[in-house]
Amino acid sequence: MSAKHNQIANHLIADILDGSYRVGERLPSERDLAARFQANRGAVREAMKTLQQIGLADIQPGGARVQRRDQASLDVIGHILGRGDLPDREVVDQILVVINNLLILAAEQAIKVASDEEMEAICEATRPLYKQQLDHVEHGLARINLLQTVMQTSKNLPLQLIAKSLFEQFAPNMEPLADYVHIDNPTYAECAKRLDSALQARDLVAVRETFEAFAALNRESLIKAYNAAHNNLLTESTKLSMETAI
Amino acid sequence: MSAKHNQIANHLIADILDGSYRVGERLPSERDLAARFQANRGAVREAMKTLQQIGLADIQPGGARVQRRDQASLDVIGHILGRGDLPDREVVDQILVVINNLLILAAEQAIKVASDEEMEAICEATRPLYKQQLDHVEHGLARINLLQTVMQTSKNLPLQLIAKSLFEQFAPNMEPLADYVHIDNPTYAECAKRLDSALQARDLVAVRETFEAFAALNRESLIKAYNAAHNNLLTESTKLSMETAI
DNA sequence: TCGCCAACCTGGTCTGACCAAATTGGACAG
DNA sequence: CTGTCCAATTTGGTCAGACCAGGTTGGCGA
Repeated sequence: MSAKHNQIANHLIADILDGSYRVGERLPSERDLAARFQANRGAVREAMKTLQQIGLADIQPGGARVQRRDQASLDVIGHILGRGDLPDREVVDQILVVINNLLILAAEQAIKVASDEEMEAICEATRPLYKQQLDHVEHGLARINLLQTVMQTSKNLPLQLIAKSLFEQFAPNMEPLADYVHIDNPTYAECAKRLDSALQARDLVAVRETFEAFAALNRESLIKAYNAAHNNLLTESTKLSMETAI
Repeated sequence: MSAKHNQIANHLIADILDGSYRVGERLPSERDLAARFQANRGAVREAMKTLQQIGLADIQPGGARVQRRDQASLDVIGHILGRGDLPDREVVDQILVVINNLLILAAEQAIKVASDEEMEAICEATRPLYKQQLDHVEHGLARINLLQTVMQTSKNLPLQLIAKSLFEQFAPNMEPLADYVHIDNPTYAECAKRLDSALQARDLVAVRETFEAFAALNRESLIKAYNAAHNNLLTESTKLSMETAI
């Protein structure tokens, strides 16, 4: 039961992302939209402002036009992921690549600037991953905590902001896959231990390698989750169509 | 003579960034702000919406509160850089680190997925940097073109969006330094040639190394520009205070 | 057919009002 | 004097209707 201007904005964003309005095309006027959504023009204006700041609309006196999605702001990612039953597999993969890269960069920066205490704090954040009996929720929380700790310690503001923004759009949209994720605890644990010692040694190369291994694990379990989810959804839709047929 | 809600938003953003409102503190009500800025509440509301989407304000029924700047959106960077005579040196350095890292990542992705034609297009973008008689404006444009080409070819949407957002906030705020920048053309040319051949060979390691060298050059010329600008501003302010004294 | 101008439309702003939820202050009970 | 609870006030969210300046558009005349 969110604010009305948010509903309007989400509706318009979905329309644009689904291609109901072509790039460069003029969007309906604020007055038309107000009538269509049975809302006041002020609410529509706020929704349009959202579209503008997401970068999906270029709004000028004379009319608002649809912008190319690759000219948009980083904040579109969340809306792109939110479409459909499952988040777009390709985009998810691209995000993982970027996040992993940013994480490695942050770790490198952290190694350069962190005090021994801060370094120890990062290592401490790897410890929970040693445990073998974490369910995927606890494991996810531990990974997030590690990510945030490293980012914090990097002292690089733009890096922190990017990672935060990316992650906050990424995480909630992965919910539909959560039930299908299986965590390979032993492999993660081994990886975490290697990371721990690499960090303590402040060994740039080893840290990079370990994070790459980490990313590979994540990608692997995600692929499996996608396949499982895909099969499941297929089965359900088959059931559904069979029931409908009957 | 931009729109009034933009003036209000910029004023409030500057106030928050300057510390006029402490983190967690409640901002004045929309009605108060409307009175203070001699504007309508609607305009103030749009300004507040901007603050919210930049992530500097958490705005809820009951009141709006100031948020920590490291909890904000990536879009704060531009406003942070825009304060003072010169952009914050530390933040600029952090941005350079991030951009360079993203550029390398994009190049790696491009090498993996690009067709020979696309690869050739990137190499073509390095050619203008061979020339020895570019002024710093032309040289800057050539570098930007190279950056954009690599990003385009990476086919990684989040990566493109991040780089674009970061760069669009970065570039205009570097204007005050433009006059003090000196381009070491020969060194850049040599670097560009190495990059060209590394790209053609699709040599990941060499590409990374060359981009690192590129980044080192950029950082170097920026440090010099900062020093020159700093000296100049000092001289001017001395002149000013002397005149005032007289 | 081309160029120009007027009517129309659009976004930006303003006034003033109402609602629901949150905040706040005071009254009351312990 | 302290703590709790309730009501008045304040706040953000929405609505209605209006005006302006600057783009858009279509039709008119050359």
